[in-house]
Amino acid sequence: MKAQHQQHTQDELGSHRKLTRTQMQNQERILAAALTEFSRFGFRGTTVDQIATGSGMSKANILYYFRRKNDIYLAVLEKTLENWLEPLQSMDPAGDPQQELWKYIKTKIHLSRTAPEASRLFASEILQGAPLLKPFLESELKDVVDANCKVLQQWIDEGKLIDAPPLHLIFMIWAATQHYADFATQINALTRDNEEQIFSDAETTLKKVLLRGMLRTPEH
Amino acid sequence: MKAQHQQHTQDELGSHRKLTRTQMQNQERILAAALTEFSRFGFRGTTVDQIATGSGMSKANILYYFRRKNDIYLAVLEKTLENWLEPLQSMDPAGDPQQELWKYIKTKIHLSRTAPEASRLFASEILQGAPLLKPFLESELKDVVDANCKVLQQWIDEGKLIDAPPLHLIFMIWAATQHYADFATQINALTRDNEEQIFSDAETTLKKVLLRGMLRTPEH
DNA sequence: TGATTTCTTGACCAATTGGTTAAATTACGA
DNA sequence: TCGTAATTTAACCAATTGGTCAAGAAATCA
Repeated sequence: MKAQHQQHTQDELGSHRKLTRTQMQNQERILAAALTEFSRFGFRGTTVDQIATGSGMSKANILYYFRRKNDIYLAVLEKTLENWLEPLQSMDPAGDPQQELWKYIKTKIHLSRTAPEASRLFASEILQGAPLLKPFLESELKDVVDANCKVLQQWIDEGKLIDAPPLHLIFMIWAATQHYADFATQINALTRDNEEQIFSDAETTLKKVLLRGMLRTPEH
Repeated sequence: MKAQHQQHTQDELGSHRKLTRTQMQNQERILAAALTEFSRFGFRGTTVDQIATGSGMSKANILYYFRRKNDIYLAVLEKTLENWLEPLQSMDPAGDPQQELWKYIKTKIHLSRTAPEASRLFASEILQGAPLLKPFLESELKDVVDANCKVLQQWIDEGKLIDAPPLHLIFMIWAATQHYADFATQINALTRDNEEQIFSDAETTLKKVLLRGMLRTPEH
């Protein structure tokens, strides 16, 4: 019985023993509920009981699958990161700046719409000073960003983009797109448009302003 | 002694009895420390003890000035709101759009630099679903925003601004400027520029992109 | 089917947390 | 300077919270 528990411990995040169906299902449920809570209340503001209630399981059972609250948070962060980093991959330096930029922006908006909780989870982590995410920010994320900056800088050098610090151009895109996820509550308090309308307007507005503001179009 | 306590209770937020010097000083200290904690960890994630430590007072003394943790949070929100709403006042419809817009943006950037914790406090509240701020968002803030939208719409009608939903233009300005406060941790993980440099770059970038993107300049 | 492993939870525990109280200390006006 | 009101805190309390454990229920497998 002790041995069994030991083994389970190892499984949690590290080793790659095959998981039973129940294990996978329940972990999914837990992580889904945890994402909802953590993205609203942050790590400290979320209780294991909230996650239990949210997932319809007992607290003890939650802690059977993840031994510590910290482990749940870690697992949620890790899982969410995957989906998040992927669309941020480098733009194609050989492609058309207008198209590449628009593709990037559109992807980010789409992410804000389909995965707002993920966006809020990171916002919450970063507000807290990114205690767990900092290493990631400084390594993986930085690499991706550096690559994107290089591409933008090349376009600037080629006279295709306005002359501005590429990093801040990226910040502006991130900010403008994530706003629709992170500040959804505020937006909903300020307009009665439905989600459909909001994101439709967001897309056209961001397209107009950002592309118009960033691209250097000789003929205009 | 009971009467004294009763009186003190009334003072907390409502009545306008004159406060002693110590009262004002200590309330300041408490609110300052509370802002720091709440803006990082949100309401639920912050403990009264943290605020006590942060302000160098005993927990019991904190609760002498504010009877409940909730009261502290409320007081911080209220106090912070004042500084926040003021610079968002209406732009002058008779003024030059370029100048008015730039003034607005510059003010918001300045706010992000000088009062980042205030920005983060609101971000945190809104992430949590704005349980306390919602009434404010739907009334005072909405009024200010509506007024600004009207001005922007007029400029659009006059052909001075691109045709886009004014609300979303405002969102973009808010997002791009507040990003430098709310995501400071992330920004600091991605660049080694000092604050001076970051905000200088932010200003020029936002000026270029946003004005360029939003203004309709016939001669260009 | 029977044995074994996995899953689930009620009961429990210790630490933390929001909040109270009584008593001591300090500030201050007459 | 004295007395009163304001300030401060140690000690305490009840509720909440993260986490454990033993024992029962369900699934799995030989």
